[in-house]
Amino acid sequence: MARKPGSNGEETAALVREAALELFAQQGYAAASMRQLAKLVDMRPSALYHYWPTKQDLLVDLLERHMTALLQAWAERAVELSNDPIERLDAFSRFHIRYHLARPNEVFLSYMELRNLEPQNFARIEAHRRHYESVLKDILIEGARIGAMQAPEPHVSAMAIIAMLTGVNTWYRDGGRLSASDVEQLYAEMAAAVVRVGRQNKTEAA
Amino acid sequence: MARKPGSNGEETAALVREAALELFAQQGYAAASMRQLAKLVDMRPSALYHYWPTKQDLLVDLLERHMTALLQAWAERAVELSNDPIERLDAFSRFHIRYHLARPNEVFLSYMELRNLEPQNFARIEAHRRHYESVLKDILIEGARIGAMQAPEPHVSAMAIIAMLTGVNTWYRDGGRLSASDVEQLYAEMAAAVVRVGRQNKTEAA
DNA sequence: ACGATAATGAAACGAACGTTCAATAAGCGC
DNA sequence: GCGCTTATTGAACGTTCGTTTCATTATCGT
Repeated sequence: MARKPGSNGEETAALVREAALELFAQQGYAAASMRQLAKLVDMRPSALYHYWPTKQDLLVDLLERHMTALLQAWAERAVELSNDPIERLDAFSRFHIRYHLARPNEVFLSYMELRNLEPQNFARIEAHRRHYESVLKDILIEGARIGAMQAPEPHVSAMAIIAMLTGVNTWYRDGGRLSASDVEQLYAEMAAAVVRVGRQNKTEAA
Repeated sequence: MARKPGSNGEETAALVREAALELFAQQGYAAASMRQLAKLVDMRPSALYHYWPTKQDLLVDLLERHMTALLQAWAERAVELSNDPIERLDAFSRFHIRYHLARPNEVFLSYMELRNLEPQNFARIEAHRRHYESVLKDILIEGARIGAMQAPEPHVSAMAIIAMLTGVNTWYRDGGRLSASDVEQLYAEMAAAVVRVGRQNKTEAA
């Protein structure tokens, strides 16, 4: 009952995070136990509490890291772009598909386990998500403003496009007929089509 | 310790199903307990086992009923429609939005709790879902065949549209600025736009 | 009226859960 | 190589879980 040779706090924490992502995504946060997680990383359950005070703190850590990294990654991509909303939407779609396809476990957790969070933790993660949604929404608003896009309800369009893009994770599997970049291309076209000008608007026509 | 006055098997089972939908949707299947559920319907936990052999059988019952009812409802709607794929897609979108907005708990469960099912149960529910997806997919294939729609990958388009439509449940709340029929109209337009002919196809152009 | 059976309650089972804590070994600056 | 910090263990706590057993009562067909 003692410290392991060669042990290092940050490395161990990273290993546990990786295993927890996998375990929580596969079984669900509530159904997964700290004992299972400990076994996956060859530790005793009590050792986990050296890193996170509670099971929920571990979940929050995972979600917070994912959302922060997502926003950070987009911020880095966005600086390379012009102000053209069409270009920005295309870049956003491709970025979203690429980023989410590469991190299925994080995405699954972020969309499924929010209800398991205590109110204050929920609020923190939800704020990140709203921030990300507003990135797309602002692109659509600007596109509609200059007449390059048709989005009578930008918020609804943004939610619809994000749901459409995120849905790729429910069916795409590596090694299938379509490559990840095929899929990226297809979704970028569909997202653009959703707000393409020229389609009828029955609401206005009525 | 006896039978309650006025008790009737089918009525009680229906009450329990309703409460279970609510409870499972709010807390998640794994996090919800049979004791909580029993308390909600003013029964003792053991009485629940008169209706379902296990907790999982109850979940399967809920999911099976939802999927069966969904397919049945579409079948009844579909007989009223012509063979025009454009009309059928519009009807499908509106049907999907209306049906899903009216049953948020069922939808949430169906999309979130599949992983908690044992393999054989998972297979049964998943078969229903694939059937429903193929309804939309067949519409898109026919639309592409007669040149009324642009869907180079009908399966991908179908998955994208379904994800887009289903996403409405993540943000829509009764009593907001937009009515359910406003939302139905918006989503029907966006779904149509996804496969509208005339948009560029960079894959072919390259 | 009565026997069969559907429906329920009371109590308990073993197992698993999240978490705590004192003890102890390894790493590290000096 | 001493001493402080960090990482880990083993054992246990109280709670809750899904489920079972069995006695008991209400209802229904006859």
